[in-house]
Amino acid sequence: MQNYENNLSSGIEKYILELFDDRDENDEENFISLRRKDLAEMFGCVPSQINYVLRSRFSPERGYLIESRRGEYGYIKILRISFDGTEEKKEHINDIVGDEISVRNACRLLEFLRERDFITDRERLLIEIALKNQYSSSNEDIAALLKKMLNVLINPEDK
Amino acid sequence: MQNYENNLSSGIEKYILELFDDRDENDEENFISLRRKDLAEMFGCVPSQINYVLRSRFSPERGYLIESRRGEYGYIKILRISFDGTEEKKEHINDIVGDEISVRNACRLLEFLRERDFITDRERLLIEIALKNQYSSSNEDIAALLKKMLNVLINPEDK
DNA sequence: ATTTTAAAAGTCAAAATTAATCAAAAATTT
DNA sequence: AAATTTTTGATTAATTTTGACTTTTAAAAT
Repeated sequence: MQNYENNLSSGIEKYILELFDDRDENDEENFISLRRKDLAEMFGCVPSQINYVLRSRFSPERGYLIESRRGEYGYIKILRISFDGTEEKKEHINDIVGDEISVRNACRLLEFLRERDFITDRERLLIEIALKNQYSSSNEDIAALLKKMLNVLINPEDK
Repeated sequence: MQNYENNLSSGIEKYILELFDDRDENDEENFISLRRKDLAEMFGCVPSQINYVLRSRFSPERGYLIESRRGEYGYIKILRISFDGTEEKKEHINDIVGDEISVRNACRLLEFLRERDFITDRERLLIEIALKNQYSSSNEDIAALLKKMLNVLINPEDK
């Protein structure tokens, strides 16, 4: 119907992701750096807009870490953390699910895991049905079930 | 049976299904997106009516996933993961599972379905976890959940 | 060596905009 | 008549944009 992701923040997000793509071909470094001021100017926006994009799209739970410096020669460095090992993946997932999570946030997480190809759409469907099926759907119960289901998918012997 | 002809919700449902039809001819994307506000205006109803339609007709159990954002550039994205299976197919599944089933027999059935490549190993594991997780795991509840999950996965597209 | 200055980036909150939730009322079906 | 589904609207929550104010940094000036 509409092009719903044509907003400023998503544009900046895409640009940053492109920077990562360009970088990947050349060498192994999994970070990029930029100047907040320049990026803001390029997109014709206020500098704090960049902070918003970083906070909302390049957060640790999405697999990114930010390093920066102010003043002259200031910069922002965005690191993409990789989850190669099974244990790393498990830890990361258990961390971001935590001890309790709302159904809404669980669905958001599933959306993200699908984007990263951790799970398929069919698997996502099954997990959502299971989460919504729970009668006593306290956020603790939701987190427990979600972690069970995700952990079983990450097990290497299943692949 | 209910009157599917003359109510608002069914009209909105049909409109959304038409959006999918239009989309299918053009390209491969299995989703459509819309603005809740616009759709409500188009049908001359309150916006929360749209949520009702989504909840009652485009649920995960029926093979749909919803993604949405609020605020400026907000949207609702509806993904169709599986087409609704034929009635025969669904009846077949419902016959096999029955009104009640033990977890043990459910697992046997899942193994059978896996051997026939109706489901993957990962999907089998997810369903088993969901079944075993139910607190009040009466055989009726197990059958109900199992049917929900299988109905969504087993459809004519698969074979 | 210390202070000043200019150039970054960070923080925070308001405003605008949009969707979600929830429960009561109304309509329909059983 | 009871149960279920649909409709409605008031309230709440989330997202994005913007800008005023703060903090940090390193070079330049003293």
